[in-house]
Amino acid sequence: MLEARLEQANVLKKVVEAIKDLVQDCNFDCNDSGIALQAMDNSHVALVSMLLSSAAFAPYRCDRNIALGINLGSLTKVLKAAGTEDWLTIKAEDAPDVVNLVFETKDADRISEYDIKLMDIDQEHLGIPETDYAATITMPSVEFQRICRDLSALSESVSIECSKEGVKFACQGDIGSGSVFLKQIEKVDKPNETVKIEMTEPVSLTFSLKYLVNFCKATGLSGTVQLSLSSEVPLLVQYDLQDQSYLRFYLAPKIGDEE
Amino acid sequence: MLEARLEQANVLKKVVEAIKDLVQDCNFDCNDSGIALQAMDNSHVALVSMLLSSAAFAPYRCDRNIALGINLGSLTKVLKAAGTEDWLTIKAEDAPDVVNLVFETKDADRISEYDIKLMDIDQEHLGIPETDYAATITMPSVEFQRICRDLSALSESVSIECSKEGVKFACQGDIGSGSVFLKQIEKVDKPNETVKIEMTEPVSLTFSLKYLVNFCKATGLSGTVQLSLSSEVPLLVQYDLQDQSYLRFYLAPKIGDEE
DNA sequence: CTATCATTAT
DNA sequence: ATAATGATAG
Repeated sequence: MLEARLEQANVLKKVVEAIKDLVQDCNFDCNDSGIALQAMDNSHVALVSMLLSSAAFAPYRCDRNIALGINLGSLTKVLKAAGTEDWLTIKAEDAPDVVNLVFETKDADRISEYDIKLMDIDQEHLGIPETDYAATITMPSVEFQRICRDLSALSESVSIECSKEGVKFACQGDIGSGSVFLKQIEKVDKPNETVKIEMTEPVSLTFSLKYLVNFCKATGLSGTVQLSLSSEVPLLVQYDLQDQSYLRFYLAPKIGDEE
Repeated sequence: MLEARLEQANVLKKVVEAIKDLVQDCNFDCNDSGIALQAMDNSHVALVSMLLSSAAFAPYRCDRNIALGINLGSLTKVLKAAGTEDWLTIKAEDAPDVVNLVFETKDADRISEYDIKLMDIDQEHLGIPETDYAATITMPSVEFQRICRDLSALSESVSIECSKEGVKFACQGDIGSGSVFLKQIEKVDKPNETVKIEMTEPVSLTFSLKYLVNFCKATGLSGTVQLSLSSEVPLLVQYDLQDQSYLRFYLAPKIGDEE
């Protein structure tokens, strides 16, 4: 059986909020190392990968590998019933028909409990290759969100161009063109405002702003975001969560005429 | 060429916000004395006149007279990308296809740059006659906004009646009638709360509240507003900006049955 | 002055 | 349902 308690129902709430527009139904794969999720969006352009490590839960118990096939719309409805500060316990049998979610206020004055029916979902196994990226940018997540929103007013696509000096986001559209340049800068006192670039070679790639704006729904999960790029390889947009957990989005670059 | 830097992108942001619902496309006329704009609203009932004096910019350089025909919707999108505290530099060539806007944080860690395509706009020249108004009321801009909003809940029109004692805003509507009387009062310590009336003869005129509410979008630009009235002449609603700059709205009075 | 929230308008 | 706006709190 599975039994896992999160001290912040909020984390799962925000994760699901951030991915539910990309993926309708997916498996939450539970094993002794934690709860993981991988899924492609409907158009097979983007990929979501989440890990909530067993370390993020206390207690965490999972005797056997279980795949919980869940409709994210249903899960969203249920998670709306959770208070931000509620503790969340996820429970399932070894061969479950339902997943059981229990929300309790810290003092246990209010306990709410929901069962969500599970579904069988074809497990298209998604091998995500480990990549050595040519460049990784770490920047404030709100800054990335701001840039994606601003540029999406002008165009469908953005080019991300990374050099040692900094990173430039640029686009062209019908009403004109726009660009934002961020200088690499370390703010020791405010690490969340640091823009850091780790790079082996300069890289410039173009991506759909619609997807990037969508990924930015995860902004509230982390103060910083990492963008990892290599030529002809999907962009990795990563939000690190506490306790070795993460939410990652992959997005294939636009090539040639598509730009 | 034109090159003009505003230390507060905010000023242009608020000006455009205040007029974009009245005017879609208009020329920004640039010459060595500054950047000016005159335009009528679509229904030709109201007129907007803005001056950003060269003194409001540092530096300011404009070698030749240039008319920048800009779609205010596009400009709004771009200005949304400016931070409140950003410095804004406006640049254009002598015979430009685009206007270039550069936003930079004070420390230049973030530089964003936008080109907006220009349009040819028929320059219907608007001779705005200098008028000696029968009465000019200076009052807190938030007070004027409040009155226009409150009375617009009751009626389409408001009468503004000015005497030496003070000014009365009154309206009649289906559900009842309303009026607000402001006594002339000088608060030496709080000049922004002063209500001052300069008058050669009493005057009473009626105006469309819809337009006045619209003009009040400029409230954030100045702590005070001046209302200038004369019989059978458009009302002048004026917001003074820093450095000999201003935003003015003119609105023809309603007459006879129209009230 | 920014961020969040709450309300409203589309 | 979502987006834009305005109010409020930090």
